[in-house]
Amino acid sequence: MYRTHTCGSLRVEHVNETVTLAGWVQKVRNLGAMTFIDLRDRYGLTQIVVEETTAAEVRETALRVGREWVLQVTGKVIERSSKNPKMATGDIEVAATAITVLNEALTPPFTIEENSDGGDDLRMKYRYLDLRRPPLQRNMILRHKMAQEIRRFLDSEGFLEIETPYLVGSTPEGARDFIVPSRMNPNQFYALPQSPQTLKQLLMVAGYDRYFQIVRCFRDEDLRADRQPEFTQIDCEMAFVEQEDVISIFENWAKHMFREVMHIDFTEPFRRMPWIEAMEKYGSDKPDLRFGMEFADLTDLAKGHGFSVFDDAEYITGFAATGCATYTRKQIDALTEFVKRPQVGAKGLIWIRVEEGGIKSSIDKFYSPEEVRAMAEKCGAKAGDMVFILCGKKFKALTQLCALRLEVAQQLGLRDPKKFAPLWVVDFPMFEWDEETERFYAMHHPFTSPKPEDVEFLESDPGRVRANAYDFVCNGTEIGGGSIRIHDAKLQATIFKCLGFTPERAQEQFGFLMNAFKFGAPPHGGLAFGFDRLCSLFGGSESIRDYIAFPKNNAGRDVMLDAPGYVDQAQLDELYLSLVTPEEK
RNA sequence: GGUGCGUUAGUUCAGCUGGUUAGAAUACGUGCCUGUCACGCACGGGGUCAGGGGUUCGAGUCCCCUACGCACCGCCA
Repeated sequence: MYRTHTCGSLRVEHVNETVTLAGWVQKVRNLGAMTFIDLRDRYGLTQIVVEETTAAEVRETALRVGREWVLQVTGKVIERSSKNPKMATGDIEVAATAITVLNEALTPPFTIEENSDGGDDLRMKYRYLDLRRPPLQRNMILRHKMAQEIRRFLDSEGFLEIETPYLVGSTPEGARDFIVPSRMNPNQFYALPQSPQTLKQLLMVAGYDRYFQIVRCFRDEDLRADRQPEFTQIDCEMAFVEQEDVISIFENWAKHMFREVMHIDFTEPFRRMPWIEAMEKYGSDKPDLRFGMEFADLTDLAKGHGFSVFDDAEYITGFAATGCATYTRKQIDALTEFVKRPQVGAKGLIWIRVEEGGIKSSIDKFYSPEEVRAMAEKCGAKAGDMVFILCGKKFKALTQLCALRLEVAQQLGLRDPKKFAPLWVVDFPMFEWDEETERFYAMHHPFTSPKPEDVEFLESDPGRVRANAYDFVCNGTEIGGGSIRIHDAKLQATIFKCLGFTPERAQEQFGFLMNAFKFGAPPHGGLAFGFDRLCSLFGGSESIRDYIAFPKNNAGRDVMLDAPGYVDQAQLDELYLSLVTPEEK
C-alpha cells in the first residue's frame, strides 16, 4: 500500500496517528536544522517536517529532493506549534520517520502553483504539468461534476444514453468535415460527425423517444477561444414533442445545472426573445443581457435633414452608454477607431453627450437641439449618458453597434462573469441568403421544420419563413440550440428544393433519412448544448481550452503530441493515397 | 484568405529619439539559518535578443521577408 491518507485529508483529530502519504514535492523549505516539505496530490497539500532529531538517513533524503519529485512519506501526525489558517491541513504536520523517493523529477519549466509563471504556449506543451495546478484541477472536477449532473437529470426524465458512430459519411452542408480514408474501401472516406444530427433522428424513427449523449463532435474550421476542432456536445432528441415541450424540459435542466453546480436558483421562467427583436435591440442573435443599453431605431428621426451620412443610410441605430457622458475626446476617438477597425468595419461613429446642462453632439451642425434630444430620448438616454450611433445596411449597422456595445460594457465592467443572464432566442429565420453563391442556406440545418403559418411562403418568399428553431443563450454566448425537425418526407423534399438541392443530390446525400421517414417517423425535435462552453460559462473563463484536458492550439495543433504529423509511405500506400506539396497545389 | 498584437536568461517581462559590458523579478545552484508556509540572508551560473535579409560608421531598437504564439474578421448548416 502506497498511502494511508491523501495530502488533503489530515486534521487535528488524526494527531498521534502514524500515516503514510504519497505525492509530489511542492516546495522544500530548509531552515538549517529543520526542513519543511510541502507534499501535494490532487486532494491538497500537507506539510512534512524533518527535524534535527530525525534519523540522519531521512534528513539526508529531505535535503536531496527537488520540486516535483514523487515521495512516499511515513510519519506521525503532530499538531503544529505555529498553525497556518490559510491551509486546510494547516493545523497539523507529519513528522517524517521514513522518506522513500518513488521517482526523481527534472525541474519543471514553469512553476506548478495557483498562478504559474509559465506562458500559454509552454504550459500547453507540458499540459500534464499544467494539469497538476489547482486551477486546472478545479476545472476538470467542475467538468466531471457537470457531466454527472447532466446524466442524473436526464436519466430521471427518462432519457436513454445511446452512442452513435464516429466513422460516418461526409455531408457537404455545414462545416468542413474531417475525413478518414478507408483501407478496405479504396479511394473512399469516412467523415467524423459534425454532430450526430441525422443519427439521433433515426433513433426517433426507431422509437427511442428520449435520447441523449455527451458526445465528441468534429469540425474542420478555424479555431477561436471558444472553438476547438473537436468539442463535446450534450446532444438530445425527443419524439412526440412540440417546441414548447423541448424548451420546457431543457429550461428545467438548465435550472437544475445552475442549482446543483452553481448554487444559483432561477425561480422565474427564462426570458424569451424573437430573433428579430434580439437583432434590433442588441445587434446579435446571442445578446448579452447582463446589462441594458438596448438599441433604438433612429432611422425616421435622423433621415431627411440634409446630413448625407444619415440620408444615404438604409438604417440608423444607436444606444445610450450608461454614465459615459464624462468620456473625453480621446476616449471617443479610441471608440471610433475601434468601430473603424476592419474586424468591425464601420465608417465612423456619431455621439451625443447628454448632461444636466444640455446636449452636445457631433451632428449639431445638421440638427436642431430638439431633434438631437429626440434621438437621445428614443435611445433612453438620461443625463450623464453618451449616445453612440451607427448607420448603414440594417443588419451590418446592428452587428457593428453590437461590437461597440460589448466593448463599452467591457470598459464599464458590466460583463461580470459571476452574473448569469440566460434566455431563449426563438423564431429564427428558416433561411439565410448568401451573397457570394446567390442561394439560400439553412440557418439552422436542413432538417429544421418551418413554422406552419409560414409554409405557404416557402416557394414565393423564402426569406420571410420562420423556423421552429430556438437557441439557449447566456451572457452573450450561444450555449445550445435546436429545432423541431421535419418528419414528413414530402416537406423535407420541398426544403431541399428551396436549398437548391436537385432531387438526385438530396437522395444521394440524405436518402437514408428520407427513406427512414417513409417507415413511420414520429414528430420529433431536440437540441444540443456545447458542453465545453457550458463549463467555461460556469467556470468563469473566456476560453474553453481551460476546461479540456488536452486541447489544440490556435492552428489546430496538439503541441504536446506534436500532432498532426507526417505518416510513412507504407501507410499511405495501404490507403491508396499519394501526397502533393502545398506548392504543387 | 485577412487584420492586430507579440517573440530578449529555465520562466515572466523591462530595455526611451539607433550609441560602452543587455537588466529586474522569479526559478535554478552553493553556503548560512530551529517554526517556515510567497521563509530569510549572502554569493553564483545562466542570453544565437525567433530565423533570414536590408538601411547605417554602428541595430535588441528602424525597414522587408519567413516561422511561431495569442486575439479577432471571414468561416463555424
